[in-house]
Amino acid sequence: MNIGEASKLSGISVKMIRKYEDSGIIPKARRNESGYRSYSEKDVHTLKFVKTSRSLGFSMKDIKELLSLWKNTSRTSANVKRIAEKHVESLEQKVDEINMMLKTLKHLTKNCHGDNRPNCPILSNLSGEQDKGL
Amino acid sequence: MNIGEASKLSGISVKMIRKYEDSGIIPKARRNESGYRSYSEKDVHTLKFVKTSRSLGFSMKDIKELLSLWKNTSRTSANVKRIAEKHVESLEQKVDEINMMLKTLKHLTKNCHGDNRPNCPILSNLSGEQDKGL
DNA sequence: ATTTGACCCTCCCCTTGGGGGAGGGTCTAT
DNA sequence: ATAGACCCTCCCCCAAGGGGAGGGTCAAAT
Repeated sequence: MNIGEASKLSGISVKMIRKYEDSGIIPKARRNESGYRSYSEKDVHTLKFVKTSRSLGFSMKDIKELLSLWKNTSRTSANVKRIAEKHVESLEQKVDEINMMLKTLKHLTKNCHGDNRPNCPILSNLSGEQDKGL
Repeated sequence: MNIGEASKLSGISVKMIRKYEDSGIIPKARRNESGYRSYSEKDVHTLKFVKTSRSLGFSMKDIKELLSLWKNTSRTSANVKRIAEKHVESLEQKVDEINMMLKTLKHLTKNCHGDNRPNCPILSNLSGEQDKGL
């Protein structure tokens, strides 16, 4: 099949399939006589693997590694697990950061009148004034 | 003061101060005779405002707007609050997404032996096999 | 048999919020 | 006078996408 159908079946845009190939995340596709990329069901399966991995937030670098482990039947699950655990840690860190932001932001918005007067604890905080509330 | 000191005092790198100026987030700095950018305490205050806003996760686009509201004494707090509330919503959405990823990832890593055998529920999931567990 | 529209190709630019470094000018302290 | 620390502009890079130009190919309808 051509790249368009592979795109529909995998859920990865045509643009990104080509970019993944360029950047070495997936192997170079076979070409037909007129230079069109040609994909098999197996290729689509690989693309779906990438798609699912992206949806779990893995970086392309991680996905490259996961793909090579997937294709390598003499892999060890320890290596796979290590990648996933590192990713879990970085996601947890990200959640913590965002939650700290949210805590501050919610406090500030709660105390902002939101009316047509200029006084605003949000701006006060951003401009470095210490919050006396709470 | 020169850009280096403004950078130290504000916590924003020299590179980024120049970039913020180029992209119109902050006004063009005055220049001295030899073309060096020159900053006042007030300019540093503005840079600190940007720094604090970034640390709360606001986009540069939002910060540009917040800055103009800050400088505008006839602003309404409603306008400020609107920006902050939108930001809160988008952060909450981001947290939700990450938490969904984490739920799946933790379930998978918990069930991965992490030994020297190749069998691995993480790879099985990524390759599209349905998880029978849970 | 030709035309039209849907594909496909490569190549380049843009995004966000940073960073590195080259090549060259300026300032200050020794 | 010279070294070292600054400063300037300009260009390139990252992730993980996207848009679009300019041109080739294929298939179906006329």
